[in-house]
Amino acid sequence: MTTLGHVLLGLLARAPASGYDLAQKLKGPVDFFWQARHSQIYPELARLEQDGYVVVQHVPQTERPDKKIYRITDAGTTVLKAWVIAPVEVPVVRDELVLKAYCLWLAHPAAAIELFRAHAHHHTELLARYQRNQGWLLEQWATEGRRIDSPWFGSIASIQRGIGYEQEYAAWCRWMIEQLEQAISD
Amino acid sequence: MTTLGHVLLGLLARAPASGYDLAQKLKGPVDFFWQARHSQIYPELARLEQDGYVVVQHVPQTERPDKKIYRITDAGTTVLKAWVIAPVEVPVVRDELVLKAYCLWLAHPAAAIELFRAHAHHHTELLARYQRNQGWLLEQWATEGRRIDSPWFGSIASIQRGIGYEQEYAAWCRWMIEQLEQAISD
DNA sequence: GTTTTATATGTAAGTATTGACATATGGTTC
DNA sequence: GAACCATATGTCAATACTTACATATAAAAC
Repeated sequence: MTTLGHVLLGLLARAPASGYDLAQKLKGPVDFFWQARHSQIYPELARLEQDGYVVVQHVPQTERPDKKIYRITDAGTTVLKAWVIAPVEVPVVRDELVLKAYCLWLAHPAAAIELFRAHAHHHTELLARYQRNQGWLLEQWATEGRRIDSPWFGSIASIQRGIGYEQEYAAWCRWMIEQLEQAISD
Repeated sequence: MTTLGHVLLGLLARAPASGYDLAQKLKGPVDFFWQARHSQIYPELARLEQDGYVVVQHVPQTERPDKKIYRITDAGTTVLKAWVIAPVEVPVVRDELVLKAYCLWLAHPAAAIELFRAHAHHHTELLARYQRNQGWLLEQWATEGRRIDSPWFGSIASIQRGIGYEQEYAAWCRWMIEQLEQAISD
C-alpha cells in the first residue's frame, strides 16, 4: 500500500466521501500535511476498491454530474489501524529556497531579498490561517471532552505541527531578511 | 534544468569535485537541505557536461579507481547566479508521521507513543549535530569578516534553517508524547 | 586467506507525483 | 448568447526519485 492509500483511508475513516471531495481536501494546505491531485487520487481509489479496503456507491444526481461515494470497509480499517502504530522513516526535506540560501553568496543582496520577503509573507499568512483553524478545532474537541480517540484530536495534532512549521519558517525568512538588509546598508 | 542540477552547480561553484564527492555530501543530513543518491547524481552530471555547465577532467589513480573531477564553467556560473534570485514555489510538505498523528484517534495511545519517542530522539540528535556544525561555521565565517559574499554565509544560512526545523520538530514530538502520556494515565 | 569497507562510476526497473488532455452538467457572469 | 466556473471523473506522458543490479581496486579487519 502506498502512503497516499493510507491518506485516503485516513480521510474515509472519518466520513464517506467522493473522489472529488477527497481531492478538495488534499488540494492545498487546509488542516493537513498531505497534498495530492485528482489525477493521483482517482486511480488510487480504484486500487483501494480492488483490494477491498473501500466500497463504492454510485449516486446519480440531476443538477450535477453523477458521483461515486467511497466508504472504508472493515478490512480497510484493520490495515489503517495497523499502519498508524507502525514505525516510519524520517522524511527527506528538499527545499529549493534553502538551497538558494546556500548559494546566496553568489547573488547581490538587494536582488535576493525580495525572494525571502515573498516567502516570509506566505508563511505568515498560512500561520494565521492555521491558528484560526486551531481555535475552532479546539472548541469542537472540547465539546467531546478532549478525548484522544476523537478525530478532532488528530486534526489538532496535525495543525499543531503546521503552526510550529510555519512559525519557524517565517522566523527563518525574517532572519534571512535581516542578514541581507545589514549587508545592503554596509 | 532540474533542481538537482542546480544543487550540483551550487556545490561545484564552491570547489571542483568528483561524482563520488558530491554523492557523499548529498547522501545524508550534513550541513545541507538536499539529498540525492549516486544513481541520480551521475546521470545529472553527464547532462550538465552536455549542456556545457561543467567540464570534466579524468584523473587516473594508482591506489584507487580512477576518478572524474568536475568543474563549473562560466556558463554554469551564469545560469546558477540567475537561478539564485529567481522566484521559487513553496515546497509541498508530505510527512507520514503527521499523517499518522492525524489518524491517531484510531490507535491505542500506549502503542503509538513509541513512534513519537523514536522521532523525538532522532530530531534531538540531528539538532545537536547541526548546532555543533554551526559553531564551527560561525568561527570560519568570522575569519573572513562575516562577508555575505562568502560561501560560509550560505552554509550558515542553511544550517540555521536546519536548526530551527529540528528544534520545532522535536518540540512537536514532545508535545505529542505529553498528550499521549496524559491519555494513558487517565 | 577471506570478508568487509571505502573508493569510484555507472545502468535499469519501478514508484510517486505533476501537468496536460479529455468530457459532461448546470449555474453565473458579462 | 457566450464565456466562465464549480462539480464530477477519468487517462496519459513526463519528471523526480529510489532500489537494486553491476563492476573494479586496494586497504583493513578477522
